[in-house]
Amino acid sequence: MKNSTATSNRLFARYKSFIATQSRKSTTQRDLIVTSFFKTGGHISAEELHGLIKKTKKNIGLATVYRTLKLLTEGGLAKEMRFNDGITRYEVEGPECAHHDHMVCLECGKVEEFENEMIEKLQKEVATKCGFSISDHKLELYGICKECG
Amino acid sequence: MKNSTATSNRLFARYKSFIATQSRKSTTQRDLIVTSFFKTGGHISAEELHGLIKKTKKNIGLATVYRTLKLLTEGGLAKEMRFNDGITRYEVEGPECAHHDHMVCLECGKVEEFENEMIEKLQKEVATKCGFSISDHKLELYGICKECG
DNA sequence: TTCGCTGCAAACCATTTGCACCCAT
DNA sequence: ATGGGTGCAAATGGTTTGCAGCGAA
Repeated sequence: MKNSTATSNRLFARYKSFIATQSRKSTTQRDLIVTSFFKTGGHISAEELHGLIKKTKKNIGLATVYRTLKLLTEGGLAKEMRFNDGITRYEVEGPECAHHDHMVCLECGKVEEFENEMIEKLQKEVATKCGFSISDHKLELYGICKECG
Repeated sequence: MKNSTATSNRLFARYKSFIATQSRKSTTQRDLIVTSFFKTGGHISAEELHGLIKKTKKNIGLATVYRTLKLLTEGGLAKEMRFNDGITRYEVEGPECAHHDHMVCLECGKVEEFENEMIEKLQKEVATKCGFSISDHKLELYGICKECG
């Protein structure tokens, strides 16, 4: 997910249209949380996002951050990602975002994205062979990134 | 992980030798938990295992099950697996167990294992291209299994 | 006789929820 | 003026830990 202003704006517009169709409301807090989230580009936990936001505006409840991220998830604009540390992180998601997998650096915690069509194809083959119909998948590589190596 | 008596016995021997090298102790509870775990073949949560064991012997604490599974994990005889439901499951692990990935049925919750060398090879290629050195990976396919389809 | 192990209950910690008030619509 | 949204604090639920007693070495 690129962290460009243009992309953020497009996503923000989608968020606005999503809450409109659901007769839900746009509020100062919600808009701020959503904007901040899109600006970070994702791969962030609720608590981290909450921390970022509190720097500029006090009095935003952690619960509201959770509720907003859940709202975005329902609207297909965010996606929960869980690695093995018990913390839920959220990534920016949208129709213009291609599917991708993750490389997680065990040293600095950075999450890089990648995509590989061949792997996806092989996954489908394996599943088909077992009579299993795939609706989703998750592929994560853990190791040391270029900077930390 | 095949659920054969021979395999269970071999694993149990490894467990015994592991605790010996650590000056830790073999106890009635521990042995029972370990035996039961190996017999199930894994893919089970601490609570599920605790439930199974309480059928035959009362008074086994859930905490002890957690502690024992952690012990096995330290000894390389079990491995924690976390899907997206917030529950930690454990699979049987050992030097004689080949690496494998998982297919999780979203209907019945069953976990099937598979392995595919070509996918592993492609993963290494992708990582190398990014200057990332892999130490571990996780691949999970979610969908509907043959029986549920 | 050590010292690790156990059961229990309390503590943890990320996340969710109940509630009374607030504020878009 | 509705009824959804908010902050706060309390609840939840899987997992961990402190502790006094137990039992393997």
